[in-house]
Amino acid sequence: MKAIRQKEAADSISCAACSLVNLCLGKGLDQAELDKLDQIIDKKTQYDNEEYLFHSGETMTAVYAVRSGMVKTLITTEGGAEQITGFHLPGELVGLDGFGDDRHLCNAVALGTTTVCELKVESFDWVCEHIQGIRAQLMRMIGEELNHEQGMLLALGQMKADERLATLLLSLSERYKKRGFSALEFNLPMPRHDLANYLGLAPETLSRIFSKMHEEGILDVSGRDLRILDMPRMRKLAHCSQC
Amino acid sequence: MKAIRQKEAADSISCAACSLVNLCLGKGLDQAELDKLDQIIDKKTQYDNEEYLFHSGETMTAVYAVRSGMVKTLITTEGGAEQITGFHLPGELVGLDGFGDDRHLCNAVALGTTTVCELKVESFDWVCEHIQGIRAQLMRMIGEELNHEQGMLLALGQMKADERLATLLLSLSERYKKRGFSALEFNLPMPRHDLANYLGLAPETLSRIFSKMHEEGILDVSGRDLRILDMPRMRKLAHCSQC
DNA sequence: GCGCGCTCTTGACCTACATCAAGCTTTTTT
DNA sequence: AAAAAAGCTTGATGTAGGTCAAGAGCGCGC
Repeated sequence: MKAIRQKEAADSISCAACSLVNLCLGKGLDQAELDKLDQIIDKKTQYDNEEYLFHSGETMTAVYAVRSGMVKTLITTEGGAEQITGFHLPGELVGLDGFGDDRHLCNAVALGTTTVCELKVESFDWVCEHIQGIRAQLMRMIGEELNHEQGMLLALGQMKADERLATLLLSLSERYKKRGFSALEFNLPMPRHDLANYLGLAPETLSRIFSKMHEEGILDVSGRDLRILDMPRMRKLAHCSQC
Repeated sequence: MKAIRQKEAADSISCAACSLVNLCLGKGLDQAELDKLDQIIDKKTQYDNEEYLFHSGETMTAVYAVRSGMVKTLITTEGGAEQITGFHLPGELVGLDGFGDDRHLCNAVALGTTTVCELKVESFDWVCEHIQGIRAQLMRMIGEELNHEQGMLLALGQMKADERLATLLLSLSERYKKRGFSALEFNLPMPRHDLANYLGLAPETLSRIFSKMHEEGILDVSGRDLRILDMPRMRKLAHCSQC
């Protein structure tokens, strides 16, 4: 089957050798701790574009760390409405929502070809008990996730459409930069539709704002390729001097 | 000083004897574990209405479990905009956002006279390492918090004003019920202004929706006292058959 | 190479909600 | 108890952004 073939483990790279180690669960670990983590992690399962890592309602089996590509998480209502709740970059965790009652509330979907490392729930508690460094880093990552979602609540609750987009672009810019990519020039792996949904806007509105930012010389847009031309103005729009 | 007087510890009740134990960190613990938790928790610090538990930017010193009353958390922008990110009922945790970088991102403010139990950060890691039951319950509570925030993203991103209010009222109803209070009749400890802010609406809009729900026989409203008259319709509004 | 189906953009119009403004009710202060 | 200040509701009006509709660009299979 297609799905099964795709999920064959790719060649393993140890956490110690992984370029993302300082953004991921392995941050701050000594060699012995990293070795233990390596033994427990299932590395680099690959997913195609739009392929699901897990669905809402499924029993949680693992926590996922994005290795390459991107993962979006989304929730739905009975009415068929859908809200994208996050875009997850390499080094970020996906699936923590399942801890609430052992079932995932959200769906996780690959955006473009994506590889992830899995930490099985069976191992999770053992790791938390025995590896202090991972426990600490996990709490840090959970805190960041909570902070990020609160920032989105602020965006959706209080900001205008252009401010919301600026907030998202700055967040992506910053996160790409941390990963060694350009903070000013990057590619969006998701369609406008997804961006608009994430920002609580209609795709048409989002498109108009892209155009407006382009006219005003804040942003170069060519399809999904972006270049931020005027960072100060972008920051001003997002009401965020530090980010 | 006033603030200091208020923060004198009230009479201690053990976690084992606390009526909230099955909603709080102590859920599922055996007697020995509960005893340890008791030794570590600082019990029942009291706050007045509008008094801050902590401010944004302050170093995290503890995680707080609401014991009585209510706590709202909110974040602000440079521009002075403010978004309430949560209303926290007895048994719920406040302050997890501080794990991101040891500083709180949000502010936590008492709504009405409120008492909280504190678990100091210095003790936190020890507890997580040595008391499996607390570690498990903590992860459960974190998962619930993440789920709840994702639900709010859905509300703010996709729902109409009346649907957002219905969602909030059902959430409160359910949570009061879990605490042994009526699911249909309860009192809101916060002003309309706060509710509106939380829902991303103007206070005037919120007021109009309360009036409309009243006219339609869905809700009895008298100031901050509410009674849900037509639960099925309320659920329908919230697009949420289970909640 | 050509047609088909996406994705994205732009325009015209409309509506849900914000804003502004006034009065009313409840609480707090003196 | 009176006065002042909050909090809440209701009405009138304005607007940001949604919806509907029509292309335009672009990749893809045949």
